[in-house]
Amino acid sequence: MTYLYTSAGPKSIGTRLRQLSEQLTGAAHDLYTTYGVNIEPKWWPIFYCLSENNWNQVGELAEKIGYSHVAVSRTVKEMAKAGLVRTRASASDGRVTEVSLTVKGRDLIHTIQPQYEDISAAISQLDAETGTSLWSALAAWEDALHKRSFTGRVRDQRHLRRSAGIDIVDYTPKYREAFKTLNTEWIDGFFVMEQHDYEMLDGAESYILGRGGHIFMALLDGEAVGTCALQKLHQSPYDFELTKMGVTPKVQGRSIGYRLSLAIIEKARELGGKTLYLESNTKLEPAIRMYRQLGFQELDFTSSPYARANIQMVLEL
Amino acid sequence: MTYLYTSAGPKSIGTRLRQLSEQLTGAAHDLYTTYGVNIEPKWWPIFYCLSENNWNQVGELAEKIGYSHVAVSRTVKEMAKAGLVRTRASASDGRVTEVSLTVKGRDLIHTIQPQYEDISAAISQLDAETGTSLWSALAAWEDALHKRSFTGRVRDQRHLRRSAGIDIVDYTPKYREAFKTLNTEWIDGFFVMEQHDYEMLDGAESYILGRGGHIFMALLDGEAVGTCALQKLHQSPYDFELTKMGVTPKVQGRSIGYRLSLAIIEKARELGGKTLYLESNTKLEPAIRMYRQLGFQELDFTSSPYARANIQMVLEL
DNA sequence: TAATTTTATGTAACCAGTTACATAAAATTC
DNA sequence: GAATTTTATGTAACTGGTTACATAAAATTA
Repeated sequence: MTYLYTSAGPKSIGTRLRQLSEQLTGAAHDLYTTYGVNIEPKWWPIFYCLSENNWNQVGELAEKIGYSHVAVSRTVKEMAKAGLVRTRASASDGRVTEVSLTVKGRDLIHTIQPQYEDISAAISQLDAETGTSLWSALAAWEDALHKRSFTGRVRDQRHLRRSAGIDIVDYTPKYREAFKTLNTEWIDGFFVMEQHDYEMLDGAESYILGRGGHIFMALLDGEAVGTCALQKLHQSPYDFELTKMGVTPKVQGRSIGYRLSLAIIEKARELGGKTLYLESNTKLEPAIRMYRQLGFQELDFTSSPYARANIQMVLEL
Repeated sequence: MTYLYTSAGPKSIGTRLRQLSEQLTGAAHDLYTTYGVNIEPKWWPIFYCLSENNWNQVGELAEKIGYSHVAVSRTVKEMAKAGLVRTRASASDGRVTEVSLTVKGRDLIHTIQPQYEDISAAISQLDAETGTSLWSALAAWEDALHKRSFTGRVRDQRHLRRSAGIDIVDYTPKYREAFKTLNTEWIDGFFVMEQHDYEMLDGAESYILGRGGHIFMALLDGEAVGTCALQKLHQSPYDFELTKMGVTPKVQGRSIGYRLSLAIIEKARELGGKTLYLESNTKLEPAIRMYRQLGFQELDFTSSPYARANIQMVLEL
C-alpha cells in the first residue's frame, strides 16, 4: 500500500486522504466502545450539532455538516430508532421536520466529554510529534481550493506548460503600434470595427493606463503576439473590466489568451478589485469556454457600448 | 459545512479528510475529460501499477494500492470491458489471475503523462501558496499512526488524564524499601513468592540498574504507590524486558500501571531497543488487557524462570 | 385568487468501497 | 499419498454516502 504512495507521489493524494479518513473513522468506532458511548461514527456530526443547538431542521443539519439532506434524513431516522433523537413537524411550516436530542441523547453529551478531551489531546500530541499540523494543513488547502478549484489549478498549469516560451510583460509605449494592430486584426477577423473601437485603441494610454488600469503584452521570442487590458470601471457595479483581448492567429492553440487572462486576474486582485467584468460574443466559443474555465459567471445581458457584445460575465476575485 | 469544522475543531478531522478526498476525486474525474484520457478515477491506482510493471496478480495489486482483492477483481473486470487491460490464468499457479495493460492501455500512458506533470505542478503550487505541504503532513501522520494507532494514542491520553496527580520518577536508593514492598505486596496478592523473586528484589540495583536497565517509581503526593523495571536482556532474542511491575491496591483504577508501562516503553526506545518482552499470568486479566492495548503481541509460550508465568508477550518498539 | 415557482423533505436507485463466505488449487503434515 | 491447511480469487450482501425524481407546503406572480 505504501508502495503506491511512494512510487506515485502526490498524484495519489486523493486515495491517501480517503484511506487515512477511513482509518480514523475505524478508530472512532473503537473509541466509542471503550468510552461506553453508544453511538455510531456516522451519527456523530448530527449528534454534535444537536448538542450545541437543540431543534434543528433536517436541511439546516445537512448544511452545517456538509452532507446531503437525504443522508441526514436517513441518519436521523436511525438515531431516533436508537432513542437518541426525536422529530416533530414544525408548527409554522408544514414542510419542515425538526430534530432534537432526547433526554437519553442529552445525557450522552456528558459521557462523551472526556472522549472529546482525550481526542483533542491526542491530536495535539500527534501534531507535536510530526511537527506538522494536519488540521491546519487541511484548512489551508480547503481555503485555497475555495478560491480556485483543483481542476482550475491543474488547467492553469496545463496552459502555463503549453505556453512555454511566451513572456507576459507590462505595456510600454514601444508596443503602441502592436497593441493597435493586434486588436484590429482580432476584431476584423470576426466583426467590423466600431467607432468606439477606434477611440479606445487610439486613446488606450490615457483611457486605460491614465485611469488606474493596466495593459499586458504577450511576447514570443521578443515579438508581441497578444495583448489584453484591465480597465478600472467607474459608475459600474463592478470594479474592473477585462477588455482589449487580442491574440494573433498564427500562434493559436498555445494558450496565450489564457496566460494573458491569468495575468489580468492577478493584477486586478493586486489592485484590490473584488469583481472583474467582461463583455464578449457567444460566436467566440473557445474564448467563452476559456472564461468559464477561469471562473467567470454569465450575467443577464444588459446594454453595452459595443454592438457586437451579446454576453456579459463576471468573476469574483 | 464549514460551520461544523470551526465549531467542532479537530474532532471532526475524519469527516474533513473524507470530504476533501471526495472533492479531489471529483476534480480527477473532470480532468480526465479535459485531457482526453478515457479512464475513471477509481481505475487509476490499478492503471498506474500496471503502467509501472506489466503482469501483476490480482492480490499483488490489492496489496500495492491498499484495497481489498475484491475491489481489484471487480475493477479489473470493468477495465477489461473498456479494453484497457486483459487477464490470463497463471501458467505456474492455477489459482492466480494475472493482469496487464492492453496495447490501448499502454497508449494511454503517454496521453496521461502531461496530466501527471500538471497535477504535480498544481500540488507544488498549492503547497507554496498555503505554506504547508499537505502531502508531507499526511505522510508524517501515517508514519506516526503506524508506530502507535490513533485509538492507542487517545487511550494513552485517557490514562494520562485519569492518573493526574501521579508523578513518574526515576528510582533512587531511597525507594529501596518501597520497591521491595510494592513488589512483594503485588505478588502475594495473587501468587506465592518464589526463590527467584527474593534474589531479584534484594539485588535489584545490581541486577537491573547495574546492567543497563532502569527502574521507575510512581508517586502520589510524594508517596511511592507503584513501580516497574526495564531489564536489559542478554542471550535472548529480545532487547529488553518489562518486569517488576507492582502497584499498591489502594490506588486501583487510576491507570498507574499504564503510566508506568508508557514510561518503560519510552525508556526502552530511548536506549535503542527494538523489542520489549514481558511475562505474566493470564489470571491477571486487566493487566493482560492493558498490555494488549499498549501493543504487546502474545508469543507461543516457552519456559520461564518464574513458575507463575504462563504468558509471554512482545512489543515492537 | 388561481396558477406557477420555489423550498423542505422523502423515496428509489446507484456507487465505490467493504466484510463474510465459497471454491479450487497449492502447500504442508501425518 | 491421503488428509488437512493455506492461499488466490470470486460471489453475495452490506455500508455510508450520492444523485434523480416525487410530493406537498409555502411563496410569488399574473
